[in-house]
Amino acid sequence: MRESDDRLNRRVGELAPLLVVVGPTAVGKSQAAVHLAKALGTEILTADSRQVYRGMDIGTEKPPLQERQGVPHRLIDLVEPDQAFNVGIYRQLALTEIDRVRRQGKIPLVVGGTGLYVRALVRGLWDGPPADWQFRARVTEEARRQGPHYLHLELMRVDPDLARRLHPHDEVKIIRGLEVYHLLGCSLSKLHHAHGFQDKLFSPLIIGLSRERAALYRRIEDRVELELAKGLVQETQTLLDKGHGRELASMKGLGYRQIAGFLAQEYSFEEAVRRLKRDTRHFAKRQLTWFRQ
RNA sequence: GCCGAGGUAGCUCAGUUGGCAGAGCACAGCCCUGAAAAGGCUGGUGUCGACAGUUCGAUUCUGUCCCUCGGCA
Repeated sequence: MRESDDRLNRRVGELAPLLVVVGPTAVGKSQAAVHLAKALGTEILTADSRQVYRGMDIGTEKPPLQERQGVPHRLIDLVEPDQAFNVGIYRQLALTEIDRVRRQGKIPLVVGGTGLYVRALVRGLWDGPPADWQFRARVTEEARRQGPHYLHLELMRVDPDLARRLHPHDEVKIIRGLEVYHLLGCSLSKLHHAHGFQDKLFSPLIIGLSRERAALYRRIEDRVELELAKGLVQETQTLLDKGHGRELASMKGLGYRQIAGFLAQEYSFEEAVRRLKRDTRHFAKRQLTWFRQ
C-alpha cells in the first residue's frame, strides 16, 4: 500500500521535500541551523558521524543546550564509543526521524558535515553487509607478510573494475572490496553498479555554507582553543579511563586522537595542539570537496 | 672589535667534484556508499643574502660588503 503510494508520488514528481544544510567544520552550521529550524518550526536532524557517540561532547562540538534554543536535535548520542556505527545504521535511523517529522507536518531539516551520510540520504545506499572486523584483521595481517601491493593484486583478481579505480595504497577501500567479495561472492563494483545510487526518496534542497578560506582557518584555530578551554583533555582522559582505547573508530576522531597521543607521552601538548589544528584544516578541505558538487 | 658557524621554497633543511636547483612539512586541487572527523591520489612555489672577479658557463670557486647565531672581549 505505502509502496505503491511512493511509486505514484515518484511518478508525478511529488517527492517529499528535504532541507539539508552542509558545510565544513567551524563554518557556523549549528548556529545557522538553529535559526532556520526556529523560523520553520521544525527540528534538527544531525548528519555527523562523530556526534553519534555518547560522552564525546567537547571534541565533536555538540551544540550545548543553551545554544540549541529549545530546538530538538536528533540523531546524536546514539551509541557508546565502543559500539559499531556506520552509514547503514545512520540512514535507517535518519529515515525514521524524517518520517516522524513529516507526519507532524514539519519540513525535515538535516544538518551536518559528514558527506557520505548526506549522500546516503539523498541518493540511497546499496544494501550491503557491514564491516567484518575479523576478516579485516586477517587480511591486514596477510598484507604485512606478503608486501604492500598484495591486497591490490588480490582485488584485481576478484574485482578488476574496482581495483583499477583504487590506488594500490588505498588499503581501507581495497579491503572493503575484498570483504564484500568474501561475504557475498560477488564483486563490489557490480553491486554498486546494480544499485546505481538513484534511490531518490526526497526532493532535497541542499544549502552549502562557506566562508573565505583564511577566515575559516582562523575559526578552526579559535575553536580548537575553545575546546581545550572547555576541557578536551579531561574528556579524552575520561574516555580512556572507561577503557575506550585509541584503536576504536570513535577515538580516531579529531581531538581525541591527537590528545590521546599527548597523554600517551608520544609528543608534547604544544605538538598535540599543532596537529589538531592542522588535521582539522585538512578535514575541512576534504569536506569542501564533498560539498562543492 | 676579534674568532667560529651559517644565510637555498612560506618553514626546517639537503645538494650541486662549476652544466635547467630538491626533500619533509605547510599550502592548493581532487577521489570516495557500512571505519567516512576514516582512507587515498595529484600539484605549484625559488633574484640559491648583495655586489664584483675568474670561467664558454657561478647558487657552487675567489674577494668585499650586509645580516643571523654562538664564543671571546
